[in-house]
Amino acid sequence: MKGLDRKALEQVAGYFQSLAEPTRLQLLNALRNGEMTVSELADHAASTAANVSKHLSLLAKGGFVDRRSEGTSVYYRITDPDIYALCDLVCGQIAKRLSAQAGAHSVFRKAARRS
Amino acid sequence: MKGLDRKALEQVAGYFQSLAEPTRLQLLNALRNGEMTVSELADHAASTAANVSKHLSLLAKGGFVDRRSEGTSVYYRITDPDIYALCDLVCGQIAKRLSAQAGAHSVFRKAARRS
DNA sequence: CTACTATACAACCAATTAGTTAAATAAGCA
DNA sequence: TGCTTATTTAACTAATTGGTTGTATAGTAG
Repeated sequence: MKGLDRKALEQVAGYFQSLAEPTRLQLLNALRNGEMTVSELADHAASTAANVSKHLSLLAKGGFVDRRSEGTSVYYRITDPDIYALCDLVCGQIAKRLSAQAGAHSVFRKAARRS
Repeated sequence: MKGLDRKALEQVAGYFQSLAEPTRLQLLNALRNGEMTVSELADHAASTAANVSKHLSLLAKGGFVDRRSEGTSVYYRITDPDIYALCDLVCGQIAKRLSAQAGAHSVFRKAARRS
């Protein structure tokens, strides 16, 4: 990341921005096991279809997910499973901090270990 | 990241949010080689001291940087160099995408490789 | 055809935020 | 004691954004 100019930094920042929203993380998380429809994802995230659709559009534009239409439904799936490595790395970082503060909060460590 | 509840997801999202800003990435990047004062960082990022100070406060509150006062100056330094692994992982992801699209944009690949 | 369902999209609102400006605080020096 | 420099903070503005609501599009069933 050393020799990155402003334009490149904005690209990296934009990447992080896409992941900087709990509902979107929840959607990506739900897609770990395979593709799901918008409705299913809305149920899973306890949100509305419109809201989920908007988040999915954003994730699609960012290249995180792909779409597939079937009948009236649209199935979304993860483009590249490697993003999970990123999320798990962050979980590990947070776990490290929380461990340093207290001994508790094992959720993150487990999530990070699960890789 | 599988078993994370809403609260945990918000924590992860907040972590990403701290990194979702080009100026902050630039500051973290500038601190790779060691501690720097606010003025030095402001020069380096081509920004004002007030703005940089605000970003640094945010990064400090997020646990990304530590402060040290000396005279009238305040030196900031990276708390845990492991964040760079994260940034470089993202660079790698972006490079992968750009490579898939075209053969160019070697900046990210180099940054990712530098690790 | 109508009716229903799934998805997307536009318009809107409330909340957040990056950057600026000015004022406040604090340390060093004449 | 002032005077200067370094940093922080408050107030403000402009822009962005997550969520809602209503509407549009499209596929399916009757």
